[in-house]
Amino acid sequence: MKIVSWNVNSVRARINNIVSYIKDENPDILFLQEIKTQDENFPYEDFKNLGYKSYVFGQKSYNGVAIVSKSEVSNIDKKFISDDLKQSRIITGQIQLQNKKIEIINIYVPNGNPIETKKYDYKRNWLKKFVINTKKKLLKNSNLLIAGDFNIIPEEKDVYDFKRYENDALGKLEIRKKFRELLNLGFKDVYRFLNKDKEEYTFWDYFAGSWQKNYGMRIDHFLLSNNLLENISSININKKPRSKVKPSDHTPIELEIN
DNA sequence: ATGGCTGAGCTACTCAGA
Repeated sequence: MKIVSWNVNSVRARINNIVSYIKDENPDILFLQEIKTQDENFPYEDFKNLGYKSYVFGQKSYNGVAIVSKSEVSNIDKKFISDDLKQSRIITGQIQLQNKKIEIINIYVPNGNPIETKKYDYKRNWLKKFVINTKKKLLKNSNLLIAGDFNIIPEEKDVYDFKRYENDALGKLEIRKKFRELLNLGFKDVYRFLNKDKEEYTFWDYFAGSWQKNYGMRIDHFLLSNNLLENISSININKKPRSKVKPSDHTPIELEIN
């Protein structure tokens, strides 16, 4: 089973790229972030024509997440954490993998910049609630898959120039500690688990030729609970979509489990 | 290089992203 996470930076502006990606890569499940649309304007038909069902948690203009899947996803929930600002950033569900019932969690963590503002506090509180509720969920089901745009640079090697980000909401120690806290509940950062020293990125700014210079960062992640590690076949950051015309600034990360 | 793009909403210009 191939599961993909991709911050598409507007599902409607990106639909041609997404359709072309699906035809090339044939994923079973897509976790989309930053769909930037209300539910009623989501391009359900485009996905339906390719054989996918869409589970959408959108909002006007900003944020928004969706799970797009060939098979039915059960127990869809949009209230994994309470969000003070009512932003659409998390959608969860359940899938079956052989004899395991897996809780799947698609997240779009707040950016948090600039620091020392309400935006940063919002990110910190969001992550705090997320860690608490993930811990609770893990007690009920030891098969958890979390993927999405974490807006967290886990380690110094996960960005082209760490010095530029050590006082940024993506790289601050306090934020990286929340990621570490999450792992310590009993998860692996699958990309790093399988690639100890590799330096690949999932995001490159639109400006200043960041893509061409490979000035990027690894902020989109797959976390698997330790109980599911035996099911991993591979993980891959697919850079092709970032090189296309009218790309998202993020590129898909692809997990194969069986 | 604290943004020199890009998108949404809307039709002039802000807000947001990371």
